[in-house]
Amino acid sequence: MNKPTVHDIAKEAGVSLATVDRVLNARPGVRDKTIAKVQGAVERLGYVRDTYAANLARQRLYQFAFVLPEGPSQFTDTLKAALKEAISSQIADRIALKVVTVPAHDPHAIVRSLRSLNAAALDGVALMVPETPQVRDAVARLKAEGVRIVALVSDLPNSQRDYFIGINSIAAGRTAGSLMGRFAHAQGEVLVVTNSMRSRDSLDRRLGFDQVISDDFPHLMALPSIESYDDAARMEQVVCDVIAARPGIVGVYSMGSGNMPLLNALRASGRLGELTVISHELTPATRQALQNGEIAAVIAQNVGHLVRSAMRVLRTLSDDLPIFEAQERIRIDIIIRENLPGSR
Amino acid sequence: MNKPTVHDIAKEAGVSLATVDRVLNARPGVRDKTIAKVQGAVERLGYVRDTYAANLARQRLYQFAFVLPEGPSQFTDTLKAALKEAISSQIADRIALKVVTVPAHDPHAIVRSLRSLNAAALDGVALMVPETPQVRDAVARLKAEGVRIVALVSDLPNSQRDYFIGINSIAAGRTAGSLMGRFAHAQGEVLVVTNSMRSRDSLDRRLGFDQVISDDFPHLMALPSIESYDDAARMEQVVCDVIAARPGIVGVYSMGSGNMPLLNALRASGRLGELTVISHELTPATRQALQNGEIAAVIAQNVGHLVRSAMRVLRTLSDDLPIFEAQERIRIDIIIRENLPGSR
DNA sequence: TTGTAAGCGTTATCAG
DNA sequence: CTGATAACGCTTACAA
Repeated sequence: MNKPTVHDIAKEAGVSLATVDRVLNARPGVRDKTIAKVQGAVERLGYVRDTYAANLARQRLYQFAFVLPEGPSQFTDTLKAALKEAISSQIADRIALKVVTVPAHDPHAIVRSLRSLNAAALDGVALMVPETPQVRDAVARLKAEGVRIVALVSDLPNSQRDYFIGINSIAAGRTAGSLMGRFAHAQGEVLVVTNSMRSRDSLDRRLGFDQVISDDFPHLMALPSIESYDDAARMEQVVCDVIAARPGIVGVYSMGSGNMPLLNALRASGRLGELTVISHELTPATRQALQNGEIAAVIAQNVGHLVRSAMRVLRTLSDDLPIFEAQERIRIDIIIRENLPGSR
Repeated sequence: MNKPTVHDIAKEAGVSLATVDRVLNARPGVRDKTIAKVQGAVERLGYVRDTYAANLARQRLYQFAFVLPEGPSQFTDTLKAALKEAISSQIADRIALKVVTVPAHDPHAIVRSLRSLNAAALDGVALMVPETPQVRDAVARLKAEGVRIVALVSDLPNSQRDYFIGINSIAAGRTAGSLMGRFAHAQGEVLVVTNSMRSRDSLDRRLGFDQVISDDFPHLMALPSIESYDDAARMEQVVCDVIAARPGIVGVYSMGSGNMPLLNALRASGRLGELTVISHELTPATRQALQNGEIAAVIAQNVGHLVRSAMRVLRTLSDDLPIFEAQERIRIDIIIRENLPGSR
């Protein structure tokens, strides 16, 4: 018994192909009675549409845009690399991709970029930008023009985004906290560093981290966050100073990017060997440091999954189909030296 | 500028559609000169074939079989559940799946099952069975009949399998060892339990575990492996006895399945609270124990990825296309309570 | 050795 | 409101 096609439905329902198509695609101009006949046939035969044949006939080309932060960041670099890789794979079939970079800290520039997108010729946008009122408005505008929106890596919970693809920052922070508590057994203080506590993700990671440390690991005390404001030199300087001033530090939690200057400062301090360092995201810098035993663990998200998931979800959203949640859930990866994915 | 089609190639090369097709599919009966003309056109226009349209025209239905161990095992249950889930998703498009279960410890029964497969009507087989000479022969036979073979979860390194989908057992053991060494800071012994050391995977995990413990964590000493031979009652009994007899035990490494009886025994001993327990695979039992804080960490592989990867790879192999390695690499997941994937 | 034409499952155009 | 009929990009008899 073969999979039923539109032809079978047409025969079974006693109507023409065109009518079946109209019903299946909920197009107007069909009598209720006819609709019922067709739907009956669909039920009885267990028809399920062949999306690929449909896309072929429709000459469908999904137009998606990825809006990513510009400027030097190893994490966004790996994300862009993953995007490039995905473009040349099956997953990007019938997808035309436009990648736009924006200055992450300039909400108005972001909005300008978003406006410059031709919404009429766009099916979906994946957005990795901090949430601001301006961005929320821009999202609403795009939505109003029929564009699907997914928030990528960093959620836009109060916007009208259709979906979020990334990890829960509180859970990520809790994971880091738990590992810190178990790895660093001596009593002492934990240095917490980040680019900026203005970002929601940093706040949430800190929140999760603190919850676990104070609930489960009373031998540790997390110090107030140090912010680098994306200034590498500043980061190095401040970390140097704090490490020198506080001999009780036993661990370092790096919540944001900028692991390179952090590691430089720690190496210079001569105390890296006794410190438990935990950071986020697998980048060339953190990978190397894991290899060397300088970082104990990295909390990461698989960038390959991230971009593939974004494309799948945008496509599904564009087709008004239900999303297969289990496949799209991004896991919080724990990476130590021993399970570091080979770059072979 | 639109994506070039076979028509464009035909026009550019000054030949017919059929000839283009013959060249693209390396079918015989085309003059070298003509082949060159077509290939030139392909190069110049940057043609890339639309696999979906091709499969549509070809009425392709991939016939795959999954051969899995029978009998009660929470891990294989989750694997089968993942398989079922995948079947009803896009990934299984144009795939007809047959799932066969075999008694894992009876090589001859496995071979009988493999023989009963109609190789002529089969494109590929995913195999999760222990490697034995009989299995190797059966694989060779299937290969000879043109069936593609992937080893799933457990590699068949000395057979003619086309691909292995799973994690490296030595690395998995090393990961477990490293976590054990960092989590269990008191000096003491580590109990190591498994179903059977006859399995290559157990041997390799043990090897990796021992490497790391002896190299990096001299405060721990791994005891000889205890084998349960898939006998839950026996497992409980032996573990009870050993725990009672050896007060120096600070950690337990469970290399195989059978975590339920193990946990029962540990609970009964009243010492579970002081023990660092590390096990493999995320199942209802280990998930629950993670949640309760009874197990410190689980080394896992994502069963969803496993089955999706198997299908993708079998399909790719059937089409004689190159495999996108990065996408198919299965990661060694470290799961603790804080990054436990929700079952929402 | 090469070309023509039909067909895969779906959508879309244009008459009726 | 409904039905033929021609696409979409590719494969495949069957002819030439």
